[in-house]
Amino acid sequence: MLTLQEHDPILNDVDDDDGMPPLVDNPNPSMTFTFFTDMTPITAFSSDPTIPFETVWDSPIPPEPPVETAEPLELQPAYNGGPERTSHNKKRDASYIPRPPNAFILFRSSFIKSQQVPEKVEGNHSTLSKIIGKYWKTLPREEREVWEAKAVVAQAEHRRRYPDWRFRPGANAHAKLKVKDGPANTRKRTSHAGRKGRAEAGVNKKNEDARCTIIVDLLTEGKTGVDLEDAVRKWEDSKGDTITDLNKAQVVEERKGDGDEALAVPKKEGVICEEFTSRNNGDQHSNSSHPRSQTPDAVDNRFKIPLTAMFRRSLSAPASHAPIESQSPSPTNACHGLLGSAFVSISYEAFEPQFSSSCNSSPYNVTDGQGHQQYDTTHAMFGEPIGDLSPLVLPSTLGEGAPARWNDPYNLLKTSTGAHLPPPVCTLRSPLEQPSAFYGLADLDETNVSAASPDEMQCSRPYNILMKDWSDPCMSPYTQSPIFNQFEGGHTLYDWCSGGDGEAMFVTMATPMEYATSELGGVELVRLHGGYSAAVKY
DNA sequence: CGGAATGAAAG
DNA sequence: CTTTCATTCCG
Repeated sequence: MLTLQEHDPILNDVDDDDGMPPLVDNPNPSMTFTFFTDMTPITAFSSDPTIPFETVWDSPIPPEPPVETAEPLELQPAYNGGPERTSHNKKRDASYIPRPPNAFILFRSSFIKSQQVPEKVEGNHSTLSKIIGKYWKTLPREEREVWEAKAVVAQAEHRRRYPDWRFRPGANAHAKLKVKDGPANTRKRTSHAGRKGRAEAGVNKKNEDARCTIIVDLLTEGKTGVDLEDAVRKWEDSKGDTITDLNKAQVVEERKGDGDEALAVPKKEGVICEEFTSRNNGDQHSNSSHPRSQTPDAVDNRFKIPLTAMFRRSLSAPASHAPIESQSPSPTNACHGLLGSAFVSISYEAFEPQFSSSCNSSPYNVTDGQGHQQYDTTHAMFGEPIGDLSPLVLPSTLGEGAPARWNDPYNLLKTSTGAHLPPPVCTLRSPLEQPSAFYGLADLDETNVSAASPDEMQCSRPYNILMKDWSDPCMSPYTQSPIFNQFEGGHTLYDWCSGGDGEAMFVTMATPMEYATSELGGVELVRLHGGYSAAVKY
């Protein structure tokens, strides 16, 4: 007996490589840090809740079930991928906690639910997986990132709801008991039962693949529902008339092969995956600002970096053997060498904050209540270009790989009707202005800066945020935490810190950022720099 | 450290 | 069974 469940909290104490259960562990929300003396207090903007981007950012979390589950959950159970809901739970008791869905799973679920591919066209879920998998690869990066963002939110909800849960592969694999026999079940999952009908199976498979490819092509053309059904039928008819199935399959294969660059099919834009809610969209959206991935199989390197890596506390945090105090006391470059390998050579010298008392009109005025100087952060930010090496600027160096329209990231500015929301509240004029994709988690409520003076500021640590888009392929992913404060009634993005495990904490740089928040199903979305961050409210 | 294995949805 | 992705397992 004793089937170990993945969420068995007992096991949480053991088998921790880095001493920190990723994802699961309830990141200590009240960790305190000491800031460098030269930290630049930057006041950004208070939130503007009027911006309704919740209209486009649907919660990846399924709606609540009718209250009846008497779950020992005082918290609002926003994530409902949990026990006793899916029909897939088969042999699992009600207490089983499923894994949080990843971006693809969310996409797949939504895709299927939307009935884009009618049952009549394809009802087999294995085949559907193939189709959706192919289709997924053709999605424009922006669209995929929407789903990745949803996955981040779903994961956060999952973590909030099941703080002690840990993924334990095989812990509850019932069929595991017979491993003794031998390497029998060592076979790869993908291996098929090779038999006599090899050739025939091969043909069938080719046909099925061809059909999948056709369907995917049609989908990218914008065909869904009945249109898709008709088109598929038409294709099937024509293929039956002209050439043999096998030949057709080969044709398709070739086409797929040489179409390496531009899938041979005119790709429709963004319309399709927008939650799959707008099935009407007759198309006419020939806007190509979000091109699909041109090489579906040559995935953008940035996708290789798991978004959820942001939950790893040690990602950018050097070991605790690097006491800040032992570093250079120079206030202007105190962070040199502490920023992790990716940034060792970056100089922030020019970024020294300038004190000024003549910036009365600056929105960045900050009084510390003790008559200390005010930081003219405007000057600090714009006076001396700090160069493109700033983490927040990196996207601008990405050149061609960068999305065409940074200010409309990932279709999130679109309303459900396709109309665009107004641009960010304010525009910053600096190299830092270059928006990026900010998906991450921040705990706005827990943050509490209590500083008598900038010299000794304490701040609780929000959850890490991964500045995804400046994780250049050549650089390791890097986590940062936004430091929020509350000035004058509104949230203020105070600074960014990176790393930090309670013993070491590094301020990278002060960044004047504006942000607006909006709430959606208990999830607070934070817009930064025109990019987005999903912040979970606790 | 890196590849293998697991499992998330779904019927 | 089948997909991609995140995470853990294991040599």
